[in-house]
Amino acid sequence: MDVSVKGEYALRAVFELSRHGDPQPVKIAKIAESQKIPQKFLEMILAQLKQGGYLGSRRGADGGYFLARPPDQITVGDILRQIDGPFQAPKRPFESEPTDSPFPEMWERVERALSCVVDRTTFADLVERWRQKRAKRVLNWQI
Amino acid sequence: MDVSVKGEYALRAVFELSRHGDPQPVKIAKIAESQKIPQKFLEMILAQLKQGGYLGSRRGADGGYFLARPPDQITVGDILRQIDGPFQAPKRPFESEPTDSPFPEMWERVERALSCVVDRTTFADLVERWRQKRAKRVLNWQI
DNA sequence: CCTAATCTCTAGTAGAATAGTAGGGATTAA
DNA sequence: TTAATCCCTACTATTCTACTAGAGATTAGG
Repeated sequence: MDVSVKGEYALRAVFELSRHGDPQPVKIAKIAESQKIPQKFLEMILAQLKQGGYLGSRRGADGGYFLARPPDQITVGDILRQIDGPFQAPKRPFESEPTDSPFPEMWERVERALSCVVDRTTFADLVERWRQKRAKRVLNWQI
Repeated sequence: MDVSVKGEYALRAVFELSRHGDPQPVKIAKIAESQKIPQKFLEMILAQLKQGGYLGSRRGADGGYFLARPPDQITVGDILRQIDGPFQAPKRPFESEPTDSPFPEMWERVERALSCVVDRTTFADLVERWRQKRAKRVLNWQI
């Protein structure tokens, strides 16, 4: 019941691009630095997100990555599934479960509960919450 | 975002004991067979559940394992945490998160959503659901 | 066209975790 | 006393995680 570091890196990268807003591509190196992600590792992650259709890129000087769709149309669940695969009940050697086992139903409930959070949270939401937190902090700072 | 096979084995073992009901201890070998769990592996799991206070045991001939409390006082969450450790957001090298990161809050939401299912589902619930399913199946079979 | 700055692609890898196995030792009922 | 059980320590093959290395392809600007 945990999320991989790779998954979190992916979330942070997409968050960074969402926050940025511009259609201007952002360089891997910049994302890596501002989110403290090992650059070479990040390269692989971004490639994976691109091939999932969430990001686009441009090569060469002044190249970089950018969102392939607006941030209110990318959810946390999208990204986590693209990187870590589907959330799942144990992928065990139990093909032949007794039909009246109570567990499959429970795993479904778990998945629905999880989905209610991750599939309803878009990066637009995250950016907005971040801005609000930030505004509050600055306010406190000024008093 | 997945559950280990070990975790599911633990759930099944406790389910088996809950279903059994009797205060009579059940042998590892029997649990292993009826739930299709490698016996030696199961031994380790049961020991871990015992030391968490969920099970008791008796050695020697006619020994076995039994619930240390009634099944309506053991939750799925209890067992999973005992076996797999706490559910957690990535245990990453990010001690120094910017205070206004939107992610910690999101991970809390995820955890709460998860908790709503696993910490509210007791083994008494699971047994009851299992009995109902079974009754329905038998009914259909008779028609 | 040249060059420097990018992304892209293939490979490898150290260390940890997972899912077990092996073999005997301690305890108890009959 | 003995046979059946749980208990305890150690070992291991395989997979996964979190990277690293190095060179190739592409593009903007001069």
